[in-house]
Parts: sequence; C-alpha cells; structure tokens
Amino acid sequence: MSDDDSLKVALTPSMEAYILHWGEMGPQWGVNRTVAQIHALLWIWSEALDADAIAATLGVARSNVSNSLRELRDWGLVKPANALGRRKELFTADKDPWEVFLQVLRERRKREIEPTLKALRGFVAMAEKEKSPEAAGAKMRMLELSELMEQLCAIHDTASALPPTLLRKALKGGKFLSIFKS
Amino acid sequence: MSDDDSLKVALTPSMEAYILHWGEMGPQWGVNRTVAQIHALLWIWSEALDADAIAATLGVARSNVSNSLRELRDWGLVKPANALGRRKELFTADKDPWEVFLQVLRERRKREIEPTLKALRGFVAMAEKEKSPEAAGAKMRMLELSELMEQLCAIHDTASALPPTLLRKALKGGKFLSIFKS
DNA sequence: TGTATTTTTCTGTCGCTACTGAAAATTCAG
DNA sequence: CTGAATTTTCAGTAGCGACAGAAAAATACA
Repeated sequence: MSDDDSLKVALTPSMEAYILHWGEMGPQWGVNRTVAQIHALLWIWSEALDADAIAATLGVARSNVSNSLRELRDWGLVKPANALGRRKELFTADKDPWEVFLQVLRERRKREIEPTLKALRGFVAMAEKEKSPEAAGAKMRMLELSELMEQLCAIHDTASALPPTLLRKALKGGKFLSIFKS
Repeated sequence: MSDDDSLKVALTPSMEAYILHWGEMGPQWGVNRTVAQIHALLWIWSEALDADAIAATLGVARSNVSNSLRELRDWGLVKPANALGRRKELFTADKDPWEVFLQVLRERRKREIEPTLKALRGFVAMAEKEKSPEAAGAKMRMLELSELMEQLCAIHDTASALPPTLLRKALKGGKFLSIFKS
C-alpha cells in the first residue's frame, strides 16, 4: 500500500465523514465505493488533485485510482485540469450540485433509459404476433411503460433545454407548483 | 434445481425477453437480478402467482424466491393476494407503471435521500467548527447540496400530494412546460 | 393433537467484481 | 535519443453477495 503520507491531503473531520458516507451510497446507485469516494473527494476539495494524492488520501492503490478516474471521466463528472509546468496530471470535479445532478441524469438516460426504451419497443413488436390471451395484457403494459419513459424523457428535454440558472430559479421559487393547479 | 415444469407458467417470447432485460437492469439500480426478474414476472403476468410457480418459471431456488419476495414487499412493489380456498400464498405486483415508478421514488427517498440529508446536516454542523481555509468552501458546498435535496423533496411532496390521475394528466399533456416560461 | 403442506431461516458454495501490485506503455526532460 | 517520471494495462487475489439445498419453523387441516 506504500501510503506515502507526504502526498496525502489534510482532510477535516467533516470532509472525511462526507467522503465515507458518499462511498457507502455509491453501490446503491450502481457505482462502486472507490469511484464514489474519489468523486466525493474531488468535489469537496477546493483545489485539483493528482492521482497519487488521491490514492494516498483515500488509502487505495494507484491503479485503482487510475481506473476509477476513467470511469468518472466517462460519466462526465471529472475532468483533467491542465497542470501549468506541472508534471503530474491534475483532476477536478464540477462543484455545482445542480450541475452534478443534471449530468448524472443525462448520463443515466443515455446509458439506461434510452436503450431500455428501444428494447421495450422491440418487445411490443414481438408481442403483436403473440396471440395468447396473456400476451394482450402484457403488450399493453409494456406499451404503457414505454409511454411513461417517453414522458419522462420529454420533461427532461424541456428542462435541459433551458439556461441552467433559469431552471434552478424555477425550481427554487416553488413555481413548479403551478403546473398542478388546473 | 428440481425444476418441476408442471408449475412453470407459459411465458411468451416477448415476456421472456422483457424479464431478462429487466433482470439485467436491476443491478444498475441497486437490486439484484433475481429480485428484478421476479418483479418483472409478476408485473407482466396478468394473474397472481405462488412462490413455487415463480421459482419454476425463472429456474431459481425456492428459497431465493422467498427472500426476494420479502425484499419486494419491503419495497412495496409486491403484495400477497389472498388465495381463496387455496393453500399456497399468491403474489401480485401493481400493474400501473406510474404507480410503480412513484413507489420506487418514495422508497428511495425514504431509504437514501432522507438519511443522507440528515447526515449532511450533521457534516455541515461539524464543519462550522473547522477553521481551516479549505473547510469553508467544503461547508458551503455541503450546504448547497442539502438545499438541492430539500428542493427535490419539496417537488416530490407537491407531486405526491395530488390525486394520481391529476398528476399523470399534468405530465402527459405537456403542461409542465409552463413552469419554465417566465 | 398429530400430520402434511408450505414458508422461512440457515449454512455452505460459487461466481463476480473490486482491488492490489507488478509489468508494460506512454510521456516528458535534457 | 536516452533515461526518468508517470500513467495505464494486466494478471492474480480476496472479499462479498447471490444463490442452492437442507434443516427448521410455521401454518393449515383432520
């Protein structure tokens, strides 16, 4: 583990608690502990960090950090911060919670919702040819489910077409209440 | 495995495809394959099923079904259907996709969002006492994050206070567009 | 109350993923 | 171009969760 303490970053107790908590939440949302912890660290820590510092601070293998950082980059949650005159590459995470949230939404939609929707349409097509009495109800339900997903996508499209500040104000101010009043 | 085929339910190809797909999505959302498959089966199949039929149809151990059903009941996604003059207990899943979606939302909020929010408030309190320059930014971010979560909860509260039909119509009709126009 | 049926709990196994440490590849300085 | 610094890939390990099958408990019936 060769923890090279000299590279470790001095976490305050609250930071450490936050990182640990985040690390435990990760698996429940489909990312592993290390990935979640690294994101938590880069999010909570004001300056950009290099991979060795991350490894030392979290007490995980350097190679683990390398792989996890790639995953985080694939999620669009971490980006390399160019290191002026610095040999090692630095990384940062977007600090704005809303931005992070929306990015996760975008990515999950792309990875899970869209493919599932596509598959679902295929299943409905298959079900067209199935003449058993059971098949009818199943087809209907799958159709309803795909419609639900389409509606959610439509909402997401609308919301993400707006300038972010506007979106945030609309949600903060409780203006969204008005949709339901009619 | 003693697959007792006589209990197996006759899935159509589209049903089978759906169940398999759902089983693969499960792990990405924090439920294991069997749990996801059982829910898919009970959702797609019009009639209630007993545990043995489920085990035979999916080709998994009876005990596995027992445990998975409990988990699904904890999630509020499956309920026992009382079996008139029937020895074995039967189970069904709510068929309405919207209802399922909202139930998952409720449950995840209770299990993950609320506790995290609570923890987060604790971390912010801890951070109050930390006088390092790094701590200030971290505290602010944690506060912002907790505010984001509160806002999402508020939206959820509002939406779930409505009669379900009304909610659905509001979202279907694209009325939600209006929030953002101002 | 005893017996048959069904469900749950328990224990051990297997498989998969996360993770480490080492080796290979890449990047950069001189 | 050469060698040091750094990052990525690779192969092996370990730990954990999912799962099967057996044993125990609960439930229904007579």
